[in-house]
Amino acid sequence: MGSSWFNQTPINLDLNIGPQHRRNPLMKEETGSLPLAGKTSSPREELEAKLERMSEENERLKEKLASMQASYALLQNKLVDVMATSSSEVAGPPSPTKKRKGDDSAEMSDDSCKRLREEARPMISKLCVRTDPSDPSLVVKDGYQWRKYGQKVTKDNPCPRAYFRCSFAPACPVKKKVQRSAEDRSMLVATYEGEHTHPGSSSQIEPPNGDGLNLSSAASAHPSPQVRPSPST
DNA sequence: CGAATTTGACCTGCGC
DNA sequence: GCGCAGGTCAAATTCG
Ligand SMILES: [Zn+2]
Repeated sequence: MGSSWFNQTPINLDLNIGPQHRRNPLMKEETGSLPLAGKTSSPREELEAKLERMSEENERLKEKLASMQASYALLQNKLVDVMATSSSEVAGPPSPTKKRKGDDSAEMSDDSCKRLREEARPMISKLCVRTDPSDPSLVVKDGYQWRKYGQKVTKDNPCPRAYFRCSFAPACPVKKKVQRSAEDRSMLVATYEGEHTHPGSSSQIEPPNGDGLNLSSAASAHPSPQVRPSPST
């Protein structure tokens, strides 16, 4: 079994939060275009710079989270699949559904994904991400590069559905459908299908950090060229 | 200049 | 057999 998606590098985000006294020289300064008061080191600029860093970090954090969600969903699906394969005859207990509401997003994964597997085989994974920003239906950066190849409007949802394909590798059977929630405009339902054949997701690699701390990117290229023979009969 | 996005046309499976 | 709904393609256009 391919276990490449498991050896993902640990969470090594260099967050800007907290007391960051040192500023990375790679931060671009836009002070040159701010001819306001003659003050050179006005607190406002500092705040703006900090806010910019925050925004950047937020961006990275967001895509990181999306990537982790994707990985988690994939893992969950695999687990369910292997479980179903192992014990085909599931006892089907009443399954005490403990409903805990009022939580963050991505809470329904452990619940809906299983149901999804039982109900719909072809779909590999489905995850919902909360996206409030002005994203009509753009390329969600979840760690892979997607190229939109279609957009249709379904009669179920007034919002159009976008079709994406992975363009990271020349041949990647992975497809993705993105559609907003029917009622909640801030919910994006992404349906992933297929599995990536190229190693790594560019979202985990961090930009060149000044300090040469850990440069051993451990290029454990798991080729895993063998296509999975789709054990499911 | 190349690649990605947009957008209408075209194809296909399914229900009636 | 026809119509509908969803999915894909491909040319034109835009972005970098
Ligand atoms: Zn891919």
